[in-house]
Amino acid sequence: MVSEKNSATIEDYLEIIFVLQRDNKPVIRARLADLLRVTPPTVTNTLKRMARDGLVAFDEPQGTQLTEQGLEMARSVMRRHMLSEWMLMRMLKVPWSQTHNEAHQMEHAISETIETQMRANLGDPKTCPHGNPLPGYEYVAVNWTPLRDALVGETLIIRRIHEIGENQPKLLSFLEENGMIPGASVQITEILPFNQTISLKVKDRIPSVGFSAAR
Amino acid sequence: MVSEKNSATIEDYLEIIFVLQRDNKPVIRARLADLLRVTPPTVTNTLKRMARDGLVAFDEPQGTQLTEQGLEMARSVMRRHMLSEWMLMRMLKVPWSQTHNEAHQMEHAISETIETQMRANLGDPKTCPHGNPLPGYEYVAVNWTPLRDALVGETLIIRRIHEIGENQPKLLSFLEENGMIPGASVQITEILPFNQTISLKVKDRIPSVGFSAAR
DNA sequence: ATTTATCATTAGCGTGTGCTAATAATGAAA
DNA sequence: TTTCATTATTAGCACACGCTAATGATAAAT
Repeated sequence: MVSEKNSATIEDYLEIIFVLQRDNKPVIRARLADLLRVTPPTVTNTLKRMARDGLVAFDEPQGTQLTEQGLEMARSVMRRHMLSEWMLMRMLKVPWSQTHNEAHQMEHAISETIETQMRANLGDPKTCPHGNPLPGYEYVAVNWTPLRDALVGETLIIRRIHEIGENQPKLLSFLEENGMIPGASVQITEILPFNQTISLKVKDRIPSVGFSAAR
Repeated sequence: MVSEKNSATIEDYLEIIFVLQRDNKPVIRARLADLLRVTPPTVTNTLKRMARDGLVAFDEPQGTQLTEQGLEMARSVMRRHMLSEWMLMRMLKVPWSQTHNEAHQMEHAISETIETQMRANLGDPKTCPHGNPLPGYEYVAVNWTPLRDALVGETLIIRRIHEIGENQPKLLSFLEENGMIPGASVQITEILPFNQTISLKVKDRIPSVGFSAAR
């Protein structure tokens, strides 16, 4: 509860590491560099500062991990991010495919007070508009399976577009245009392993990104 | 329309200089330092960068002034600030006295898209919740007179709490508690020049800050 | 006329955040 | 085994933005 107010930069790192850690993926610096659109030395550097400030630890059994304090702060950013997305969509009618990017800017400017008000006025959502669970509600996602595991002919309901996919505006626009948003029901029509595509429903095709859908 | 994306720091400078300039007040560095809660050398420094980037000019007849480009950008920040205030108040039910501070953080994270959506969903307001005019609507304030000029016995309507007063959270809370917000009708009961106070209405007293009210 | 207050600037420094270039280590592929 | 791809680090640099201490300059007060 010291709440030292992190910079936007640090909050971005916290978010990404949080997601990797939540999904049991290793925290590779080169990966962070990609996702943050920054060079590897910058990552090394910034992580050093974060370690100094007690947000991450390098010597954990699973490699680089958030400390308890880092986790706490990461959860806070995630919540603010996701609540901002809902606010933008519901209150300001910002198109679904743009909320992520816009919220990514706003999340750093949301105070405790606003977070509380958002939660109250948005009905305490358990997932973001892309279907990803708010911190503390990860359990809602346990039975979801990645689309990659689906079989031809199966009918399923899209549950989420993973955070990592959210970073691709083109992908999001594509999904929005084709109605492939959480809650939509789709049927697998074809799977082409050689060019990594799955075709589904009427006319839509999607890249085999690692995003998830429920059976 | 190059829109080079200014930092939060620069946007803060733009805002303050804009208000001073709009009110025909001289742009004194020491004043900026006060309002920005920063030391004078820092102001000198930052203004130099702003001049380098074509946002301000020092050699104008009235001293330091915004350039056309600086003005453009300042208007943009002001709009985003004021629209954010309305959004916080109306959509998220943030108390009136807190909107300014919160919006001051958010304004830097509002894109063109969001600004458009805000304007549309908030009914294109001409003033902020504190009564200050949005850029382009300055004319609505021309007939307002500062409370300081009021006479005992007069009944008037509070029109605005000036931007400079908005920086004092204590003052805003005080005003809110006593119902002294724009639109409220008050009667001057007493003016005490020696201790700079004006008493009005039933039981309320206010400091003689330079804020304005209508006749 | 000298002191005092106000304002602006310079010099010098530190931190955060980014970069490139060079180096090293490791595991996979040839 | 040698080569290549991937990953991490170090060294050295730059810019934005903040600070203190010291110096001037001007206007007001004594």
